[in-house]
Amino acid sequence: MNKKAIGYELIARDGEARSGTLRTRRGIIETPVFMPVGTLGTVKGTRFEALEAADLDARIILGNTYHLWLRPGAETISECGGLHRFIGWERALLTDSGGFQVWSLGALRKITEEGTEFRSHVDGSPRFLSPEVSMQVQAALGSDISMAFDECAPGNASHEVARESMLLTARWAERSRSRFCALQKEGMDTGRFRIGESQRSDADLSGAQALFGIIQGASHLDLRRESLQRTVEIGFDGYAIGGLSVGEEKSVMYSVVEEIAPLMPPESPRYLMGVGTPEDLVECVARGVDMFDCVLPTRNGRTGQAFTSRGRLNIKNAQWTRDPAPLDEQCACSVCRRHSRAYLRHLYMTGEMLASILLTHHNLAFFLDTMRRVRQAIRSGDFTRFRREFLEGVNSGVA
RNA sequence: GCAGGGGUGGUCGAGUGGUUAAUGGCACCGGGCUGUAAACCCGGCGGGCUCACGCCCUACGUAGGUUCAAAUCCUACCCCCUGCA
Repeated sequence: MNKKAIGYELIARDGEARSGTLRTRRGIIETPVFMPVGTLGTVKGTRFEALEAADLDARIILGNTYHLWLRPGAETISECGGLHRFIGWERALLTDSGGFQVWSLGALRKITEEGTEFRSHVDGSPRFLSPEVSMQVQAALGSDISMAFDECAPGNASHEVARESMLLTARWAERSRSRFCALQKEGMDTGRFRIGESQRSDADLSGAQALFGIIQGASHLDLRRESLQRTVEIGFDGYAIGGLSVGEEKSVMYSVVEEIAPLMPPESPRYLMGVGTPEDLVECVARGVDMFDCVLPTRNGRTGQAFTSRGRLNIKNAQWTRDPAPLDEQCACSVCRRHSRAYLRHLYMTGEMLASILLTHHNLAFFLDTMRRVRQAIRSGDFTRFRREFLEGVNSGVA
């Protein structure tokens, strides 16, 4: 019997929205799920205890191949027992392949068929990242879900440019899969459970790392469909939509998701990479997506913006100077239970690091709780109403 | 008392006759952030009028003066700092 790396069981559907259970070698993840981003082996501004606490209860977080490869290096992490052991996190980890950095570090890299030449943003030294290198690094990190190495084209890429990029991504996907399988056979995956070790997920899983393929094609629906077909033909444990929220119109993002998500294999998890705002999450769940990640809750928290059930709140604004209310009256997180807007503003204005920590915590709580409520609504067949009321709320405006 | 140095917009501090409502930092006000080159970046920041180009006031300790023109030069006064008595 051929055991799989992950299991996905659908529990309920409501329109295109679906809710299920994603089982990994490091725990069970209820979907739809939001995955906090932990690029450098830390969800910035957050302790792991907080991520595990009941008001967050994050089941899976991200790490980044490119960044961890530069510092501290794959070998270092491997020698430290893999990324889980290195950072002290026993729940699930997903690593991005570095494909996004091909886009975001645009000025510092050159793309060839073979791979991508980067100039390190840390010290300027030349680095070469390819599907093979990315797979090797991700095996050394030992993440539970790894991502194929893709090329993320700009959101406004022309059909011609987007097609070339999509085809390159498809060839890289093939190479990613091939190298991934070899590395698994060679036992390079530091996150693998050995015989005799307790595995927290069910016994029908293989204990191996999972690999997701990524669909590209910018805003062109025909390319997106072709990319989906090519990616599914190669065969992955799950499928991701990449290359969105990279400068295109929001309506474009929604129409791509609306077109593609329902065509993705229903028996596999569907991951929309890098998205998004709370509204985006709900809207894309409604279009059939199961998994999300985004830096917004952490980055915007650090830079003074809170997400609430009544929209965004800029803690820097003078109007909160004496406001005794919590960030969000409807939020049950430990920050909202304890601290006022006035205090949080004071912390931010005085440059105290606790401001970033507390705002980050609240934002993560809001994102994760929103997904909890999304799951509940889908499972109780009440998603349509939830969606309407949620969007009304976030558009109503704070204060 | 004598000798030096100095008083500039919320604040610190440039500027030492004309393109100066006055560089810059900070503070303050506002905006942005979507697989993290981000505890970051961008804008505003004397007052009034105008949709806008722009116009008008008020300002460089105080009061006079020189000059076409003064934060910048001269005189007097007030205050602060340092040294000597």
